[in-house]
Amino acid sequence: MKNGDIVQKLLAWFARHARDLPWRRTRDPYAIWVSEIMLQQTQVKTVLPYWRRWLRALPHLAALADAPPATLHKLWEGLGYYARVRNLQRAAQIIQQQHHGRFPRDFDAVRALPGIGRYTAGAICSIAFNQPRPVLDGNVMRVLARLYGVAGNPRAGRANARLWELAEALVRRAAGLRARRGCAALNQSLMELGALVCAPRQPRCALCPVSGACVAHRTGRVAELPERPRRTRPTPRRFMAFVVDRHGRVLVRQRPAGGVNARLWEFPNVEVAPGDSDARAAARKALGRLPAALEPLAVLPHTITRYRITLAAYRAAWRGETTPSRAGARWVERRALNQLAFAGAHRKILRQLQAGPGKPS
DNA sequence: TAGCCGTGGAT
DNA sequence: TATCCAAGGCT
Repeated sequence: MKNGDIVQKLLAWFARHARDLPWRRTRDPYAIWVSEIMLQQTQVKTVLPYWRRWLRALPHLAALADAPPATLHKLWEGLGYYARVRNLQRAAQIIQQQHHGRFPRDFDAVRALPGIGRYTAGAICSIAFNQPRPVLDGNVMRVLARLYGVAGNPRAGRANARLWELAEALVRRAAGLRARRGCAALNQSLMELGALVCAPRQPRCALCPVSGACVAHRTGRVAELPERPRRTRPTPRRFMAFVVDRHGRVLVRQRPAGGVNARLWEFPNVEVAPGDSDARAAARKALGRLPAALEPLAVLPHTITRYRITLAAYRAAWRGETTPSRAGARWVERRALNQLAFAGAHRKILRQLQAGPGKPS
């Protein structure tokens, strides 16, 4: 089967089976851009409510460029990879200054914006502007590695370069057809096929429109392709968090810029050694002599690196020597905690706190 | 190049 | 429970 036939099959399949997603109902590059950033390493189902809320709060590019960072963090809270939201605003400001507030259509200009790599630039240019630019995300890597029998690490080296070539050949073919918005549809069809049919495990080859052309299917290598290099194992780490309540106000701290959960808020916490079965005792020991009111509430299970409040900042805050500009620690009214952006286990602690007099975990 | 950067869902 | 993975980018 030739590439032209593959493209036709994919387009026909996509026309029938594409999910009705809200960002597919618009051609506004701003809205599509926001969806692409949110969707990086994030599932569609997770993104949906965030995207809707974002577009209501910040309906156009100028609103994003001028928004207070705290508002953006709150809108992004829980989505993860928080550098994305900061890059989003930086890019919006660059567009305001260098592109007169109009989202650029030139691929290289789009690619140059912070937070936009080769994939995202291709996605925006093809989906919003129907340009023949290839996309290669996790879905497309899987589809093309199987369809064309591409061995090797699809995320690096020669295999990756080959997959980009294949993706480009297909989208160029789509551009040559009469199909309306063929580039936009072709790229999305590859991603949609990977999401709905050509799944990582137990792919539904019986439903695949291009199984007749699929090298992996023909040679019985669907399960082996794409190759997956071993991922680096995360090192489990535990942290003990404290909810310190003084007359209805709670001690929280803003994390520094750079590193994990940069600039988001957290409850004071200390790391507990893996061998310590009694996390509270270990945390007490780590903190030294504690005020009577300081009662540990929850253990933060974490598998990420670098996640630690400085004890100096914590102790200074407790003694009332808080200098928010440096330590970032504050006493905040319980109700006002809602207005701050927390991440990870701290979000769960906050929910627990607001659910009432919950039990310590 | 490979490790960092979050979170939730699926198996 | 352990592992993988999701519309990746950056360094």
